[in-house]
Amino acid sequence: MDKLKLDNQLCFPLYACSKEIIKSYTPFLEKIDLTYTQYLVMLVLWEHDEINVKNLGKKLFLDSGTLTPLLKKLENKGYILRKRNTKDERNLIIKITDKGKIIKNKAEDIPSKISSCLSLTNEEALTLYKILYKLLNEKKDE
Amino acid sequence: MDKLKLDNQLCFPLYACSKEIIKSYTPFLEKIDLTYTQYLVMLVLWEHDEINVKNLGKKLFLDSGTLTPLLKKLENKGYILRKRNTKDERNLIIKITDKGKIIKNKAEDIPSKISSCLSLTNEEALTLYKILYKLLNEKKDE
DNA sequence: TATAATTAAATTGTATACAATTTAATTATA
DNA sequence: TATAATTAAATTGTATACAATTTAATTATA
Repeated sequence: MDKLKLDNQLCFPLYACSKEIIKSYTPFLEKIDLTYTQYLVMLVLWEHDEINVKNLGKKLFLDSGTLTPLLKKLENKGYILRKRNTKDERNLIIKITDKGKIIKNKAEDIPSKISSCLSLTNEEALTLYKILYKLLNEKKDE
Repeated sequence: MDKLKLDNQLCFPLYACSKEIIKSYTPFLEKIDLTYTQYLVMLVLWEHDEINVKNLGKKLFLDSGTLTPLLKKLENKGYILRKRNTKDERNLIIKITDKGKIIKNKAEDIPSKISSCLSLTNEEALTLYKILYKLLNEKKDE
């Protein structure tokens, strides 16, 4: 078997699938003025209200090089506040605003709209989920 | 169940997994002076020798906005040639060079090195593969 | 306690990624 | 056959994504 055939790669469909599904979020996310990565940040803040950049990056597998400019954009949109931790000025605390909380309502139906576009059975979705997290957890502490 | 919890998303682990695995290619791809996306283009050319930009984009789920500058870089490295189809000047033909063929040898062992870093059983890898292609084939003709 | 080591963000530079538009070539049609 | 419609790349503009470095703050140690 030719290991270098495109069809024999596992990473390629992962990469392509990820991009294609993210693209399908765009029409829904446009309505609340978010990109997909910005939406991921908001998902975290809808759960936690506040978090520092380091822990946000750990959760989302993103570094400060990506997050710093993105968080400034979210601040400009009025969805978050950025302020230094007074106890330790190295830490930047990201806090959701009321405006950021309000768009949560408009986002509620996004997951079901996306999954209804995908023709996976519940079982397939769960299997996929489990395998992906198995992979992710390996990478977690690198 | 809170549909907006990060842990309840399916796209997020797909996105994060894709990025993390792509990152693990970097040390191997550096040795043959390729990025991951450039490697994907080379995978196609190692199979086909030549292809136009449109069909390359179809295979890789990439558009000319991404491919045009990337292909110019591969041309500068000497791995490919870019020339217009004389029959239809709208088409740009991408052709692999001898230099591009030579690095195939050095790339042969990349897939096995990557998969040995991932702790998936053969069965899990196959299951993942099948589900991802099921998803991808839906997106294929949009 | 002064200095070294560590830590957290920010910055710099490079490489995608894609929507929308433009340009140039080809094909379809009045 | 002249013009409209279509097609394929290229271009423009915006938004990540990340490696490597820098800056500023804190902690560890001689």
